[in-house]
Amino acid sequence: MAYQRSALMQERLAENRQRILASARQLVARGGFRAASINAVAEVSGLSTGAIYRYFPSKSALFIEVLSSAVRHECDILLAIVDGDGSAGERLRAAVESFARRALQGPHLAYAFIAEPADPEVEAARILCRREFSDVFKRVLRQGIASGEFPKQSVDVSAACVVGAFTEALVRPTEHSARRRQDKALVGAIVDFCERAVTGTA
Amino acid sequence: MAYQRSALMQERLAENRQRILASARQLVARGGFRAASINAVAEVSGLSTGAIYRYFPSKSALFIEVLSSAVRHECDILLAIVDGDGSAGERLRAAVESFARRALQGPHLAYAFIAEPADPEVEAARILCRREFSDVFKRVLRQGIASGEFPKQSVDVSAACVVGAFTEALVRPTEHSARRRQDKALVGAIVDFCERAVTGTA
DNA sequence: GAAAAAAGTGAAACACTATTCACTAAAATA
DNA sequence: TATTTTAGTGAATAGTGTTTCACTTTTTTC
Repeated sequence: MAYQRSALMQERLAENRQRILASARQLVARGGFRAASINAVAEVSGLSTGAIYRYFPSKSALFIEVLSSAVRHECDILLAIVDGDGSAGERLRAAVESFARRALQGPHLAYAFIAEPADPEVEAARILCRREFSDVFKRVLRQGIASGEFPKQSVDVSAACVVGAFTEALVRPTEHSARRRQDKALVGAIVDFCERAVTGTA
Repeated sequence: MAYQRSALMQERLAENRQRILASARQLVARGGFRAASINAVAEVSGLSTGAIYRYFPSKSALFIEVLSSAVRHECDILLAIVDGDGSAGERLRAAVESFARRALQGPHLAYAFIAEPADPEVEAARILCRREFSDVFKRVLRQGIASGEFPKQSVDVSAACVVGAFTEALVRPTEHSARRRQDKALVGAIVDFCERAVTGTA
């Protein structure tokens, strides 16, 4: 008598789950955590509030998944750059630039990675996310120091500073918004700053 | 018939006001905004919840005052260093070091300056606070660049990066906490990072 | 097609907290 | 001291947003 889901049904359920995640991500990207209530998620994804709880046990669980999947995606991109070709300095520049550029596309999402969320559970996930980012930068730093390209420095601290430097520099403009012209210059200045900080050369 | 407050009474009222502010600051410093409900503030300051509203029109107003007075105090300290003696590089190092050291004393308070608060009104105040901090650093940067001591760079971006770099590096340890031994090394590494970033010399 | 199981609904229950307000206590005036 | 004005109380109110649940609809099994 074991009930079995048809392939079609299974697919529809998976689709719903994805739609819920996508809706939540979209809401965070547009208006931050604040704008992403369960009701809003339900509305955007075309389901009822109750249905959300069939897919996720709680609001926290939903947003933890939103955050961590977004971060995994970003980290994959960064890792490809960091483990690519070129000198450590070149790869660092490329990684910072890529990260900064992408963050400017969805400033609120970037903000959510840094912002204190209401829920302590999500907070824990957020901390892990930042660690993942800085871990990527630690890789290049270690390589550059080992090869003598970078001066000796605390890899932990420098990686955290790099992440902090551009999140601060990027997130601040969130309020103004809509100044696409200056983006290029902003990204360039951030990249320069981080390069000097790490390489110690003007 | 105009009612006049006695000097004693006036003093007691001012004292209460200060006690409320101090209680709120203490609660934020210990447990972040999250722990600082009006009820908690009332309890700590030994007044009733209703009484708080005789001194401050709203929770937001209270916390805006807490934040801005704390920031003013920190900025005063930084300004004294920045406008003091020594080369631009020395003063920058001293300012970063002082800021980092003091932030380590009350990590949650430092966190509150960065964290997204629930209330948009407080958020606005928070943004101003960060700008005040970075304005202080802009001063040294301009001086150093003018004298040729620092290479050319975007003063706005570099100042934001400096603030971001050490807030990230400082705030992260908040979770662990209670590792006073490594503090000195941490502060040193942050100062080095910022110096390299700004001066471009290892 | 009827019975059983699961998915989906959305209004109501619940939790959390800022804010109010009818009231009491204290202080200033006369 | 009696009266008026202000300070202070804290339970009730109100707004917000998550979670539940009795119920309907859809899907699967026989």
